[in-house]
Amino acid sequence: MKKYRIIFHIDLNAFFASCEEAVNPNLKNKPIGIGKNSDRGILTTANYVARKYGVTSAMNVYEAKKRCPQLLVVPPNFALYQEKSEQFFTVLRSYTDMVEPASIDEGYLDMTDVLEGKHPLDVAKEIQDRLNNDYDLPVSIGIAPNRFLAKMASDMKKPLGITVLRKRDVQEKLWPLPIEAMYGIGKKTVPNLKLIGINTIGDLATFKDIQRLGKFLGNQAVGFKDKAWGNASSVVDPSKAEEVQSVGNSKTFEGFLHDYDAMLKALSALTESVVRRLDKKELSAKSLAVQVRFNDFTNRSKHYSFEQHTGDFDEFMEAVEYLFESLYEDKAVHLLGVSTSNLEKREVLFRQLSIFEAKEPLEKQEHIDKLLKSINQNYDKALLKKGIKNK
DNA sequence: TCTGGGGTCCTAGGACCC
DNA sequence: TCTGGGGTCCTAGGACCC
Repeated sequence: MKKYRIIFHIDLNAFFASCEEAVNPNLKNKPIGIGKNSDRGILTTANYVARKYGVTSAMNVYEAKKRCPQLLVVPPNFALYQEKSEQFFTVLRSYTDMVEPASIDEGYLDMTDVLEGKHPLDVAKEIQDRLNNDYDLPVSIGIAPNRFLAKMASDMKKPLGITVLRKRDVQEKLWPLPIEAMYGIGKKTVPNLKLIGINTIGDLATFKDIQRLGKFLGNQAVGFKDKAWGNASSVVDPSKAEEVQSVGNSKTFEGFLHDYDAMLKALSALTESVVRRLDKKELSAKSLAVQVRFNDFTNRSKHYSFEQHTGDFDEFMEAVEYLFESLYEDKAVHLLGVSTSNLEKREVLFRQLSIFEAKEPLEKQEHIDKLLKSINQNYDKALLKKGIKNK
């Protein structure tokens, strides 16, 4: 008999707002939104009190205040959210090592081998209570045999819901949902699917013409159809947490930028912030991309590959200036972004460096110089020396 | 209501190799 | 002479998610 895995998807409810309420209990029972308090700003999150008035995340502040005049707009405090997120994952990891963070406020757990005969619902309730009582973090939990169903399930009851979605429940509980509720189907795809008569997840499941479906969903057509039947991967990969793919910063300019020098200055500030974050994560990057959004909302991006991994501001800026020069058009700029990818832990680069030991002295020195430049000076300098000595 | 900032993954087309 | 196919890697751009 095939054994189903038991996957939990745990989702923090109105996470940023919950964090603010946790440190400032006065805010509880009041409508709050997280965002910059200006008419043109948008809310990243609204708590459930505010949602009753029709305030949603991604809504702009002006509109939100129209719907809920007494709304309190709280500026975001990302350091706090980071800290609470770490607490959240620490609690999850106290139940199983098989935890895969999906974002700052949600994670997948493979609970199959740790239940020890306990009922999944009871364990879920325990996790939920603990997070809510000890950390002021309300969560919704979805329990299912795979990731997709668990994710859909955690969405069905919010806040503080626990929902079990078995494969045999799919027709009754999943199929009636509108197609836009399906994870992975976004606002560009929805109109196309409706055009061919797919309005619900059930419609997708029973759609016969896979060729035609492929026109809109590409290679993922079969995968989406499988999911609509409740078939999806149940692999929870804890190592994914460490494998950051990119580190970048971007900024939208409310008044637009018109001046080339101002743009470069902004890019320099963004690059500085990227360097700081790479330092903190002890990562170096081999690729860098610059993104520009013009006032007509067209996006352009360009990409540069370094000869070797680096975390050096000057090297980054050289690339940024080079890329931006070729992206620049004589148009006002709405957004600028700098993003690094192809990342590697500096520690790993050091290990590669000691392998390099065998090569020519001159070449080696150049290599070391470059690396040194690109790597945190003090702490890493010591490490480097040690690495060479040990060789 | 014309709107943030952090990401991930996918795809099409070109370069290049065998 | 004017013609194959497959594979991989890279880049730009887009869709999607929280």
